[in-house]
Amino acid sequence: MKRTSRDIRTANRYEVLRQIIAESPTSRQELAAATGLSLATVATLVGELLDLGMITEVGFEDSAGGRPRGLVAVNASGGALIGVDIAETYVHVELFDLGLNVLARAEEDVRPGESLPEQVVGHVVTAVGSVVTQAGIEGARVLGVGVSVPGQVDRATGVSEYAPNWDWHDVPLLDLLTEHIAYPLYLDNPLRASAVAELWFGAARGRGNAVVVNLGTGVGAGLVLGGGLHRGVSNSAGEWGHTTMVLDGRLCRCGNHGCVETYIGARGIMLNLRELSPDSPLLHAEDQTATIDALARGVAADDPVARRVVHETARYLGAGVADLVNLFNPEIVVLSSWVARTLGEPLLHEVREAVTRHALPRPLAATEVVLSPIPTDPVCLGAATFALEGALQTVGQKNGKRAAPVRSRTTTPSS
Amino acid sequence: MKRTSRDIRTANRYEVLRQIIAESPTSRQELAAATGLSLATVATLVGELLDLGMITEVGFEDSAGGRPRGLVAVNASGGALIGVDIAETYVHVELFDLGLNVLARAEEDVRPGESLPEQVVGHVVTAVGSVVTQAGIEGARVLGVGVSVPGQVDRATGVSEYAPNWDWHDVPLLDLLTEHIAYPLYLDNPLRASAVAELWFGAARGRGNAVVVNLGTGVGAGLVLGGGLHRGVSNSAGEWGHTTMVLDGRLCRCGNHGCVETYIGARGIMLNLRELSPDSPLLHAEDQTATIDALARGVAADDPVARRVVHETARYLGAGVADLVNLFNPEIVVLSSWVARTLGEPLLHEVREAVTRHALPRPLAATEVVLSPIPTDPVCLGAATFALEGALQTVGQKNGKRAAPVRSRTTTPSS
DNA sequence: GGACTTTATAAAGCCCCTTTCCAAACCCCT
DNA sequence: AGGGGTTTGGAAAGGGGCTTTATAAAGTCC
Repeated sequence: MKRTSRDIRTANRYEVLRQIIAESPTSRQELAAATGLSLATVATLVGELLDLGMITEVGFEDSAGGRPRGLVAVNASGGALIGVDIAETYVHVELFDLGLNVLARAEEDVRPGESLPEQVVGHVVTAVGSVVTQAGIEGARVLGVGVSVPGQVDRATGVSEYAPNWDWHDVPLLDLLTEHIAYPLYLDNPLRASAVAELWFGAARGRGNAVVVNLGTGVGAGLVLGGGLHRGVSNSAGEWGHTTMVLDGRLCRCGNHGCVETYIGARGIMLNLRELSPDSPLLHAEDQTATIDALARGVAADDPVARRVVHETARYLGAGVADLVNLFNPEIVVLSSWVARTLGEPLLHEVREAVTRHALPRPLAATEVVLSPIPTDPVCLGAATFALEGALQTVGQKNGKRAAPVRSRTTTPSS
Repeated sequence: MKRTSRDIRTANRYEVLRQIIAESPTSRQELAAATGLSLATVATLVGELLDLGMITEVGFEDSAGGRPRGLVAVNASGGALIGVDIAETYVHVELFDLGLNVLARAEEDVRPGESLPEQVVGHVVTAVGSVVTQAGIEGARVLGVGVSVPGQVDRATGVSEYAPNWDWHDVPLLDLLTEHIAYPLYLDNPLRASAVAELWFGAARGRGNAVVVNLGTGVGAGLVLGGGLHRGVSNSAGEWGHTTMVLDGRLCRCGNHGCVETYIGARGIMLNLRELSPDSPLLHAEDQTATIDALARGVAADDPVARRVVHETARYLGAGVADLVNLFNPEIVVLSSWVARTLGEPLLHEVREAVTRHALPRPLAATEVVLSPIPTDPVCLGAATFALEGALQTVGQKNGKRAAPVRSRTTTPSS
């Protein structure tokens, strides 16, 4: 709540490391220019990161006639981060080096019946164990594990307050995981995970205001406001999927009608298709992934039905994104998650047109709409980033409370 | 953009003064408890404000057995602030003392034809002159004038980039005003003015996250996020009125269909009434104020048509507010501006029910929906607050730039 | 009147960032 | 080969902020 000068330090530390990860190797001068900090501050922060072993000096670069610039780069082997993406049907785990390259990957299927927390935890534990052995990392080098679970999450206590897909209520997920996983754990939800991924490594890097729109089975928006993630008062900001877009429209699983999600979530898109062409060969019964894949292929092959579905979907999505643009006035809107990746450019193109039609001129002029440039699972990456942030935060902590000052007050020593 | 430790000081200064204005007189201890600052910091900030003449020491209060607490209070006569609310049909100006009590008030009508900037500026100048002479204030004590003008505003340059009602484009309003008004001027729009008013003196005081919904002829949302006003990247955040709520719904003046404003703005409410009862006696042709007043009286008299109109309006508004609750996860939603004030409790009651139906349980649980408790024109008050913020900010400024260090580089002094 | 409390201010300490100064490293020219 | 000139990087000094600790001031209670 209260701001202190330490927060400034933490933010700057993030900023510098972000920059180094983005552009490795790099010089202190470049960092100072990129961050707007003074050379001296950059030097001390770089020193800190060197001491931590997160970066290393990797040589020199010619300067314009003077002393050569020292170069620093991410010390990829300086530690490992694990990102866990828990979803309705799978648990996806990736292990990253400090350059945020994927070193190992594991996936566990979650069967429709397996809705007990213990079962899900079991999958996570197995997959985490798997990536650690795959990568041949010694445990001590794992800096932390970020865990993303759908729904509402209390990150302070590590409780999954509500997970709609399994109807979890107040499951102490982090406690359950701690029993089996010795690394530092960080819990949050996929919305915020992918937003943080964009903020650190994706299209929102360096932007103070951004909206990361997640298009998957569920729909949501990660909000980057004033340079940081906006969480709201109870860490549930960004629930955009249940915004009313068509009053008295389609029934949503949340119980309301006309929610955004029912038009542009994977199930909504399938419905768009079904309404347009009830027995289209593109439809794959209940298989969302297969249907969206088929749609993407259809668009590529110029199938008129597929094109119309994308057009229709973009009409809804564009109107929704325009609303976000008007409301937040962001620098950039990033379309993320698997539906956006699968439908790709054709969807983006149509969305841009729809946004241009709907948004007000001034906010529109300040905004660009892009696809997420992150090639891997953004939720895993984002979850791992939570772990990275956690590791960086502890740097600032007091590195050990001093022993109690044993000062005899009433008695003088022997004498 | 960049945060510095000075920002912390400014924020704390705001916080302390806010608290003093809210609760005058008060003691340093109370301030420390309320703000979470240390006694020492509070003492220095109080000292600063005393030096500025914005507050005064007003006596003592018994403590629990020790030295009595010194009490401080706003020094009402320590300065005056002027708030200017420029709207489509009027210019409203109020002069406040430092306790933010209205000392004088002036109103000028803006005729339908008078759309030239010079004409509007003329009205503002007349009204400002009027309140100053009415209050019998000497010019030197006016700390500043806040000006609110509808539409998009560049507050740094003082340009009204776009005002929809008069079709202004890039009018250098502040420059025009500076020619006739000698006091420091601050420009912004009514959305943000009323948000700041709530933040300082209204229902959002002390809240880190709040949404101020403006219900007038136009509709918008002032966003308080992380303790401060969210402006977006080009100072146009909060344009909520043109959010699509009914895809392909009513035509809006912005050119789109189904905007929130067309259902819950004053004109939209009139339309709701007309659709329900085309020749209702409540309808007053084009007079928005008269119609909304009639509606309010109708509801009070249990007129079934009026009640249904309010119910219908609340259905739209509730859905919209629920969207904001889901998206921002605020602590409080404040309904402000004249339509909200006129329809009052009956509207609020229906809105609360609608919000409860539409919002997700977790964000809903953290939020309350209230009417603005500000008794006067919140836009004038907010505009005056901009002036107050401005006056406080200059405190921190370097109190005089040093003369340029004339250091001869190439020649040594005489010798 | 002394002891204990409570308040207010002054002093010292810590954190953070920037500016300034200086040594080190390198180029180029003489 | 040896000086300038330039650039880098680090150390020191300085300025702003906040907090904790010490001290002075003002009262109450016994």
